[in-house]
Parts: sequence; C-alpha cells; structure tokens
Amino acid sequence: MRIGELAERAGTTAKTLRFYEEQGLLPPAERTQSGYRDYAPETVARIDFVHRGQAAGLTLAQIRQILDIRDDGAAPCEHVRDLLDARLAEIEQQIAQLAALRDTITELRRDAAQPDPDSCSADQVCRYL
Amino acid sequence: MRIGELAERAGTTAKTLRFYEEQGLLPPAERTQSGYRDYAPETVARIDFVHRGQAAGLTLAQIRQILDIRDDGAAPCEHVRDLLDARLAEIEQQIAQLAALRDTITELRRDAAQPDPDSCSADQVCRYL
DNA sequence: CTGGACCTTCCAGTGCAGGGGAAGGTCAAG
DNA sequence: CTTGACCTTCCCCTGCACTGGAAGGTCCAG
Repeated sequence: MRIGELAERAGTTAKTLRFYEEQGLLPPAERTQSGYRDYAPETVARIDFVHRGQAAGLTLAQIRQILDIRDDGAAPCEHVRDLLDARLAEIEQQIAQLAALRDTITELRRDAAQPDPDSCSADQVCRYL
Repeated sequence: MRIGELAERAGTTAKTLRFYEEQGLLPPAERTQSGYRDYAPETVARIDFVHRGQAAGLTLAQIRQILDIRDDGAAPCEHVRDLLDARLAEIEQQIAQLAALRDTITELRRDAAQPDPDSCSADQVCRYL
C-alpha cells in the first residue's frame, strides 16, 4: 500500500504520515524499488492508535512513548495508566483556571454593563479592565 | 527613563518592552542623542493596562485594538465590553470541551484500573486507549 | 582609561502538530 | 508518447508571546 492509500484508509494525509515517521510514531517504511513508501495493512491500526491517543488528549510525544514500549515487546498498560492520571490532573487544573478566569471576566463585564466613557481617563486606557 | 528602569517599574523585561513596541502596543519611544529609548513615567500605566488585559485572557492583538481606539482619541468601552463577551463565550466552550475530555479519560482510566497486559494485542497497541 | 552595566539592532529559536509549495521522479492509461 | 495522478525530498510558514544570544555602542565610577 502506498502512502496516499494508507492516509485515506486511516483518515489522515500523506503529509502527516511522513511527519509521523519523522517523529518516530511510525517505523521507517519499507520502500519499493523506485523509492515509494510501501506499507502493510496493519499500519492502519497503528495510526488509529495514534488518533485514539490524541482523542484522549495525549501529545504525540506521549503517544510515542507508549508505542516505544510496545515496540520493545512489553505491554504499555501501566504507562498508559500513569499518562491518563497525569492528563486528568492537568485537565482538572486547566478547568479550575478557566473557571477562575471566567469569574474574573464576568465581574469585569458586569462593571462594564453601562459604559461611562467620561469616567475613563486616557491614562488608564479603560477603567473597566 | 531608560528601558531597563521602565521594565523594572512595570514588572517586565527590556526585551519584552521592545517586543511590545514592535507589536504596536507601545508607541515608538523617544530617543536620547545616543539612540537610547527614553520613556515618560506615564508609560508604566500603559504597560499595566497591557497586563490587566492579559489577566483578563485577552491576546496582545486584542489589547492592541483597545489601545488603538484610545490612541485615536475615543473611549474603547464598548469594544472592551464586546471583547469580554467574546472571551467569556470562548472560555465557556473551552471549559465544556475540557469537561467532556475529562469524562472520556475518566472512563478510560476506570477500564485500565487493573491492567491485564495479556488481553492487549500488540496490533492495537493498548486496549485501554 | 578601563571595566562593567547598560543600551542598540538583528537573527534565530521555543512548543505543538502539522500545512504549503517547489523541483523533480514514477507509473498507468489513453 | 504524453498526460495526470501520485510519489520523493527539501525548506519554510502558521499562532502565541516571548527568550537567547551575538556584535557592537554608551555611560559612569574608580
């Protein structure tokens, strides 16, 4: 299978697959005599895994770690579990930060409900911020 | 006042102030005979405003819009209000997306609570993801 | 007059996940 | 034999807000 067909089957682009190979997410592909990349059908599953990892909010670097463990012949279960835990903690923190920011902005917005341009000195630019 | 002193008073770095000037957040500074930037003390207030805008989650481009309106002689109140509204909507959406991702990961994590390496085929890399 | 602190410009890189496009090679159909 | 679709490598660009560093100029104290 050539790179275009693989890309279509896996729901991505040839450009992205070359990028994944460069990043070590895909092993260097076999080549035809003329230099074209030649993929086994199973490669689709590997790309699907990358997509599942992304859907779980993992970075390509983290997904690569998992693949490296698997390629070493081990089962990456525990590492996956740790990554999910870490990601979960990050997300909770991000949500908390965004919620705090939302509250801040909501308050600013309330103060700015009936703007009074005259009470804004040019010096401070805008007294509602 | 030279750039280093301004940076210290405003709680930032000289490098950042040059960057702000380049981005149009600060007007091109006066220069001394020898070419050093020379600032009026009021400049601190402008940088403070930039920081308040950042604290409200606005981008430098958005903060620049507000400053441009003020520099045109108008009061930016209404534009500020609109920006806050837009930012608020974005934040709500980001929070919702993160909450959905959190739920997804929580579920994955529950399935991976007692990892069973043998049930993971090498093909799919990790059945918990 | 020398050293060090400060300033200048310009170039380049950071992290993330690719996308755009040039210049050229290959392959199958008509 | 040519056309068009596909492939190759290569390098640069995106957004965001800076940060680092090189090479050189200025200022002031000792």
